[in-house]
Amino acid sequence: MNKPATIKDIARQLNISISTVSRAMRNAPDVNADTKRAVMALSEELNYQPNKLALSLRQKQTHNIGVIVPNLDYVLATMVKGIDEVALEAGYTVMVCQSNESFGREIVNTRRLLDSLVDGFIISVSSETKVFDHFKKIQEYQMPMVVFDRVTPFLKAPGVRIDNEDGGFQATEHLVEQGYKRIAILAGPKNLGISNQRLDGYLKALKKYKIKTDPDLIINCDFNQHYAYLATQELLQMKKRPDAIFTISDRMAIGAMLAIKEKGLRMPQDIGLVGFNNEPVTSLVTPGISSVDQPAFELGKIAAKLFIETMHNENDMSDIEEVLKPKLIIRESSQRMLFKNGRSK
Amino acid sequence: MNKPATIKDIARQLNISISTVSRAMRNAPDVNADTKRAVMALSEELNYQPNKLALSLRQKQTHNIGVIVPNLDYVLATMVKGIDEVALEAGYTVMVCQSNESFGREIVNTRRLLDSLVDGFIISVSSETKVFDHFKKIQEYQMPMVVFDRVTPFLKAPGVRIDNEDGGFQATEHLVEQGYKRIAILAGPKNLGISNQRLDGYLKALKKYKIKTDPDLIINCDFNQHYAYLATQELLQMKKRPDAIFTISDRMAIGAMLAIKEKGLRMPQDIGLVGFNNEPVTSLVTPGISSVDQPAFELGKIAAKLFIETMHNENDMSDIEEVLKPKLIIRESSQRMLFKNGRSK
DNA sequence: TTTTGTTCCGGTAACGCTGCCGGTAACGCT
DNA sequence: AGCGTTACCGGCAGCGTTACCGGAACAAAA
Repeated sequence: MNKPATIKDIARQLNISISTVSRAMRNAPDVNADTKRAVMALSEELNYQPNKLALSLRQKQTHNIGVIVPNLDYVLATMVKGIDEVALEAGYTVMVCQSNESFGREIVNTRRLLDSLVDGFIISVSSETKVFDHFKKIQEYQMPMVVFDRVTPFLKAPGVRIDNEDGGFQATEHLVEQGYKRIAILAGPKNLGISNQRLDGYLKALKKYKIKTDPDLIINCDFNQHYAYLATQELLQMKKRPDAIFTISDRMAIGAMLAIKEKGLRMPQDIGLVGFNNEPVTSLVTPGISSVDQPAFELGKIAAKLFIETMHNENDMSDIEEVLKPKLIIRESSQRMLFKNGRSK
Repeated sequence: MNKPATIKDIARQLNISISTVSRAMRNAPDVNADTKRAVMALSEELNYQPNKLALSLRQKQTHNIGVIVPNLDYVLATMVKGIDEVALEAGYTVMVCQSNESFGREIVNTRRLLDSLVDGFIISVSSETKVFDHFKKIQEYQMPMVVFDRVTPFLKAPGVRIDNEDGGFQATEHLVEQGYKRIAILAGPKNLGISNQRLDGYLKALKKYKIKTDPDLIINCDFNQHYAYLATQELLQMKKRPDAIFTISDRMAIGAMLAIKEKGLRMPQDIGLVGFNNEPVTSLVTPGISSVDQPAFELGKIAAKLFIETMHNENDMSDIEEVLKPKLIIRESSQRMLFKNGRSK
């Protein structure tokens, strides 16, 4: 066979009308059982596949979901896998587009998918994005849209995220409990929600333990290993240098670790370190890096479920925001107490 | 605006025919400049976006590329980024599907995209795949198809890959030069091309240096950290245990490293280790793991370029196979000579 | 016999767009 | 005046599919 078969071909060969074939295909009630069988048999033989394009054009839905992510690092790839899982189950195909943390790329991708390629979007915004018009356009077109991981108050849409504040709090409280006094934080870009929420958790923990916050210990830098490396170098050159660092991503933690090692400081004795994401690498380096684990796969699945609900549900769901709890995984990089106890014994 | 505007709307409002609007849009020569301007102005105002579905249905091409990958680990994600880069430039949108190294999933994804969603495929086959009928179907439909990274002789299509044999050779030769005598290899699944090619390189290097190959030192195991860990444990329990291990992926190298450390052996003094892929993690662990670097981003770009060429080119290109050279990055895990020299001094 | 109801099927229009053909008006040339 | 040429535009068909309507054939009820 050269060209793929259509219902027309089947109709012609069976000497029936295309309407009947169409109905038989969809197992409609008002078609004779024999006819149905014949259609099925022939369509099998011709290897008939319904043309999705025509179908989409006709019924104005594509059964595709546009997924826009800033990148495909460990966490996001895991989330996408979760989305994929649920979407496939529900009969949707996902189109993944990476914005590369670039605002311009995000716009291009959105426009592209918006051109009748998808029924809606599942989005995690780029860190560069400060204007959300291109996403609002999605909503103007009445398209369902769900945000995940990186949600923002500027976008009114159902979403799922982890409790970043709690994560930041857990990490910081743990460092306090381990006896660290001057705890620095490498926060991410200033306009990024997850960055600020983790910072809030940090601040809340300090407040709880009545530790004064020192603005010099709060560094906003890009989500990037090298910047974290540079920032840590600066931190360690202060006259009153911090004795612990909480970085809001593991990539940044790695950068910090490199700077710390270079300086000849020991973890956790001289300086404590906690990261975020619980990427596999944290358990592979020496010392292992304590890190806040987030249920990424689960989060992806929930995002897709929310999307499908939004599709099938008429009423407004934009108030829904599911929040998953993260969980600090403690490794060597922050366990100073082990050494303290050892010494005092 | 509620529903997106169509050329029909524009035609009606301007009191001209649909055809004229269509021509004006495409900047056809035979339409009055004023009419053209009016159409442009109104389409701007109505925020008109041509309906891609209708277009695709009409001219039987979607300008989408289906990308099927077994997973989205570091290397593949980088390759996909390369594909994305070139594809976007050329006006194509990519649809990424993960098969999760599952044969069944691969089939489902292929079928889905095949249903008139894409103009062709760029594929890296799952490690589970031993039958290629679903991919051959793509070719039966006359669809362009390019394979990358994991190419297989069972699929006659233009492709791009790295010189895996050379990579295996470089790694093994390096170990030999460092004075290791009993070099084991953790090869991947037996049916996987990249696995066998790297194994061939290993064998070739041993042959060059007249080292007898020992079948006990050649382990086929799954592409997976844990299996590598178990396999290494077994290797280290042999009466004549190997003094070096070459693993054909970094994930496996990590697994091997864990087993080695657990056993209390030192790298590189007691045992040498070389991985493959040069993932960031190799430079972060202690000791740093030597690893064969592959130009993943570049490879992705070439894959996309091949695809586009195949699209625009009528003649058969299935003989084309571009091969990129990998490059061994030497780190501590295999540099025994440093210690040997140190001792002898 | 006529009426009423089932069961099954075909024709038509439409989704949004483009390719093709043909047509009109205006102009210039013989 | 008649002709061809040019510039511009509209109509129609069709891509593959489904929704809707109407109708034939036959059986059952009146």
